[in-house]
Order: sequence, then structure tokens, then C-alpha cells
Amino acid sequence: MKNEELYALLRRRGVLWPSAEIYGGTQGLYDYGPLGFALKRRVEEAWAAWFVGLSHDYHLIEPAEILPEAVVRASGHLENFTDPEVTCESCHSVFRAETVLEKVRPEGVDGLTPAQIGEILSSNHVKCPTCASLALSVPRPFNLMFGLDWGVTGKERAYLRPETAQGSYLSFSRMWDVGRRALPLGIAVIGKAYRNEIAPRQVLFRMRAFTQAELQIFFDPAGFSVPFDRVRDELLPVLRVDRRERGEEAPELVRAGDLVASGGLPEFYVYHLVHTVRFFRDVLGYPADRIRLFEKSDKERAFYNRIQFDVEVRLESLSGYKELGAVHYRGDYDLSRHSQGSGKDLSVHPTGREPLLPHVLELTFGVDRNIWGLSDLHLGTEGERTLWKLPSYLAPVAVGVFPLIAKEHAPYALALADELAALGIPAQYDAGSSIGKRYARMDEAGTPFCLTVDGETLAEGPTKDTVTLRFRDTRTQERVARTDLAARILPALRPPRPART
RNA sequence: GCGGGCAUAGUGUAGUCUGGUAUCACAUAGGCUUGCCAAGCCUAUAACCCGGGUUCAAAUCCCGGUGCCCGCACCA
Repeated sequence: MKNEELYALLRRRGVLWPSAEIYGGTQGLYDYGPLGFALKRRVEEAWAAWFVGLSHDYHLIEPAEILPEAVVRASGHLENFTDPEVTCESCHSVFRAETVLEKVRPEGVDGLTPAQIGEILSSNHVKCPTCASLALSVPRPFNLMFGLDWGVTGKERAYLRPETAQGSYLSFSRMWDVGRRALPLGIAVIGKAYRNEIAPRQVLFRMRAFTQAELQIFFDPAGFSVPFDRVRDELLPVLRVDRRERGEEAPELVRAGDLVASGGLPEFYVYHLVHTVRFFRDVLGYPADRIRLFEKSDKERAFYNRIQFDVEVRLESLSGYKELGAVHYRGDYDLSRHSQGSGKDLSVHPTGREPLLPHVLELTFGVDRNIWGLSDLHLGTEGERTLWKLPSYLAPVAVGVFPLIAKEHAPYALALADELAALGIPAQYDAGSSIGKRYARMDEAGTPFCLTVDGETLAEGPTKDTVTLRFRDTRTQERVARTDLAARILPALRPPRPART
């Protein structure tokens, strides 16, 4: 489906819509409706079951969304998220100063004041790349973070966090103390991050407020032991820098073991690449041939990363590969910066070891982007039908409960729906219009199971207290006793967990 | 931010050039009928993105804004 078509369908079903819509909408902000909210919850639960489930020493926490200025100064976001921007007074195009000055000053503009950059612009007669006029302005700083007036005086500054990861780094020392004081230690956060994007686009892909799920694994740089033999033969769809430079866009399947043996990547890194690919493929159900691990070059990597592969998925609605997650080896950048910034020694002292500053492996996942991915890849038409083939444990509604004839079977069906809901099964009762339309509505919402109460359910005889159980993908039915329903349905609602070491 | 395109019920649309009661389908709600896969009939609800201007009269023409799409730029 095309972007607009898919978005229209999601709006119509109440999955999501523009924020402040009655005022004309707000660029880059979206609200989730009942289906979208439920789906998002389940995706977050599936993410946590999988990634936090990698170890007993990985834990979810909820740090604050607001960061004091000292934190973002230490993290590098104040400096590196701020790009001096120049505006062309003639055509009003906006450029990063660094881009415009690429030829006359290849070493970059770090450390220069706006006035100094302006001086370089005019003394070198730098022209506007768009209209070739000489009317480039003195640069002004543009920061992607939302700044806040903090406190009564309003003179102190604070920022909405541009990534959830910072809270994990700030909490590391406390987590070490309250935990088992062992490495690796994992800190996971699911929450909002905020960026003042210049041009929000493509609905859930570039938002100003979005949900990230991130796992920071703190480990001993001298050794992060993983059961690599278990994943050695797994094939990974990688697109490495050398092949990209030759113009290749398709990934090649490479054995995990070869990425280590001849690919120059550490075992612990490849091991987590495998688990990340398995999550996208086996848990979210994305087709394997649409997934690509895209290696970022020295220049493209974020300033803190040593190794970075983006997990990209090819989406029809956005006509190409889109980044839905990433695996970052951040080294000791974060803890060392926060050690310096705070004046606190963040190194740890494991039993029988010299003190050390842990390194960080970051597994990051864009929740909203994957809501879009799950819509793009699983929502579509089959003949006359529109159905959303979500994995059953992600479906917003697990089971639809209908009376075949509303007048006769409604009380029984209602009671059944309540009974299932009480067992923790998201059930929705529907007695409207015809039975066929109810099935169709549920197909479109991704509901994997439907139960229908009919005459046989109520009649004395062998079928008493049985209902039909209908499956979304095949439309086949079978008769199941009421008492067996929970046992049939509940296992399908549990998200997969990784095999632990 | 730049260039181009677009904006009409919940969704998709006709009407806009050439100003005059806003079309149709699906969806939604209710009724009759039917009773296991979007059936039929009847009824109801429901829209011209916002603001200004021109005009006796604006969905239609003009100006400004907002939002969306495509491309460029940007993208920790």
C-alpha cells in the first residue's frame, strides 16, 4: 500500500491520527487511538520479553524525561546536536555551515564562533548552493533539542531528552549498587524522546515526540562472553561499508561466524546482531528478505559510536529501506563523559578484579516506526478481504465474541466475553450488523480469533456449551468447549523469549 | 527551509476551469428480513482546512496562513 493509503486506513480504524487535529494538526505529533495504543503496548511488551529476557541481569527502569543542562553538556548533545545554520537572504534556503564551507574549510567549523564563521564566509566569497547569491547570513545556532525554562527564575536551562539512553547512563552507578554488582549489567528503558526536527515527514518516521525502546548493556571491555557457538551458523543479511562503496544496495547473507573470523567484528557484537535480526524476523514477523543490516561508515556514525549497524526493513509504503532499529557499540564514551561532567568516578570494582570503566553496547528500537512497519508489512488485501496478519501476541484485540443471532444468543456471548477478559484475554463483543461483517471488522483489526455462540451452544446435547472458534488467516472453524477456550487461546498470546544461555 | 502538487461527511470521491439549493459509494447508527463469512430493503447521522478580500451571491475567483504528498536540504 502507498503511504497515504495506509495512513488513511489507520486513521479510519482509529489506530492513530494527527495531534491537535481540530486545530489543523501539529507537524510531527500524532495521537494513538484504541487499536494503536493497544498494539504499541504489545510491541513494547514483546520487545521487553525478548531483549530484557536475554539475561537475568537486565532490567527495565523509568528515568526522567527532562535532563538538566549539565547532563546534555557532558553527553555531547549540547555541542553536537547544535549545528550552526546559515540562511540565504535571497532565496531563504537553510544550510548547515559545515556543508557550505566544505571546500574552503575541510577541517570543519567546530570551536568557531558564529562571527568567525561569518567572517570566513564573506572573505572567501562563498555563494549560496541553491541560487548562487552572496547573501548568506551570519550563522545562528540550531539545536535539535527542546530547551525548557527551568525553575522560578527561568534562567536555568533544562532539556527534553533527545534519546532515552542518557537516563540509563545516569542510573548506572545506582543500578550497580542495588544490583548484584556483576557485569554484564543491562538497563532497559521504554519511553519518549523529543527532537525538534526541521522537517517532520512520513507520519511515524520523523516525529517530534516518539517512543524508543533501548537496552544499554554495560560490560567488561576485557571480555564480554557470549554463547557464540549457538549462533555461529546463523546467516545475517549484511551490507557492509566496502560493498556499499561499490554501489551495492542489496544485503548479502553472511554466516555470523564469518563476520567474526574474517569480518573483523567482535563475537559479542555479532551475537547481538543475531538476536536483533531474530526479533525482527521471528517475533515481529517481518519477511527475512526485507531485512538488511546496514553498516555505517566512520563519517556516518553518530559521534559516540565505534561500530554501528542499522536494522533496516524495506517498506512498500515508503518505497525503500527504512531504519527501524540499530546496534551501537558506544565504547566507554558515555560513562567517561559523565564521569568527567559530574566529577563522580563511575568505574566499578567487580570482585577479584581491578576497577574498570564498563563499555556499552546499545540495542535501540523505534517503537513508532515499527508500528508503521507492522502496518505496512502485515496489513493488506486478499481478494475482497482486508486483513491485518499480526502475530497473535501483538494483536490489539485477541478474540472477538459474537452471538450468531443477537436476540437469542447475546446474554451467553456477553458473559463469555466477560469471562475471557477476566482471564486476561483482550476480548471484544460485537453484535452489530451481520456475522460476516463482524468477521471482516475483526480481520481488519488484526484479531486472530473469533468465537461465535450459536443455537448448538445453548441446546441440550453433546454440543452444549461449545462455540465455534474461527481463525483469521484461514477462516477455518472448529467447535471448542467453553472450558477449553482459555487453554487454546492463551499460549498464542505470549510473546516469544530468546533461548537463555 | 526551498521548489512542485494537493486539501469537499469517518473513508474514497463528483462539483472548481465557466460563482447560484454540494454528487455518489463504502463505513457508522436504528428498523425489517436473513442466520457462519462485507447479502437485501427502509431510515438516520455526517463535509466544502482556517482567516481575510472581491461579489447581490464563493466549495468555485484573489491574498495570507495551516496541514499533507513528492523532490532537494536536514536526519543524535
